[in-house]
Amino acid sequence: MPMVREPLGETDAVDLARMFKALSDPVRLRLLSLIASHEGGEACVCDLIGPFDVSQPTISHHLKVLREAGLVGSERRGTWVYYWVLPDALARLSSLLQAPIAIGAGA
Amino acid sequence: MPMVREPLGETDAVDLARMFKALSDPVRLRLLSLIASHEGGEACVCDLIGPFDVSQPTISHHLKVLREAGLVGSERRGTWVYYWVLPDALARLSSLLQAPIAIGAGA
DNA sequence: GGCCTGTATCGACGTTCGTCTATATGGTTG
DNA sequence: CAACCATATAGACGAACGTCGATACAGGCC
Repeated sequence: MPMVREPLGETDAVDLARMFKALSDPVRLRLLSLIASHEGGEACVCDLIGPFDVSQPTISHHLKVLREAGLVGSERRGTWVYYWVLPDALARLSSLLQAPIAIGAGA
Repeated sequence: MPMVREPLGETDAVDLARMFKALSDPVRLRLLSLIASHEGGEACVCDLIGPFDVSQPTISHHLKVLREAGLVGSERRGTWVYYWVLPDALARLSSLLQAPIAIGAGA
């Protein structure tokens, strides 16, 4: 699975780049980690606004980017909306980046 | 190390986001994987231009982005310039994304 | 129903990005 | 030195991004 084994196809690259782009902003990275580390594995949007210096619509926008990239799921429960991390997506990216250690790097 | 354990600090987030941004383009992802999977663990720029539909300066620009993000190293040897992946940087990103499986997600 | 709270969408604005062509730089070779 | 090849830099241009304030939508509560 690591990209070290064989070159990425163009289609895969486009798909993966979209996910990495979702991680390419400090606010979104912190949002993701706040969600992931939150008790119960999910967080209400109301928990996610306080820690940042940006407006509520901006947080909402970033959450949408994470959701459309397939990195988090969300659900409305009553008044509040909850977000959680989708572990398979993170695992895919993580394994892709596994370094060439002890693989032999193609030789 | 995974972001699941505790929320990312703002400084770390800025630093990591810069690296993920370097991975957020399909051309750069394919460049990185071409370099990583190339025989000997390094590739000459001349090997990296053919596979793409973009111009040589554009490839050069993307290589610069990868280098400035700390993901690859480079060296001129005679006429050619060689690039190689910096495994520690990829490993840092990889471990960050390790999913919340069996960690308990903060509870 | 009417109001209040929580969240999402809209439209705008300045900035950054990816790409190009043209050109400069570094190094080898006749 | 001059010509040539490989790579990098400079400058320009349209598209995409991050942010905001204003506003819409959804659900609970009096």
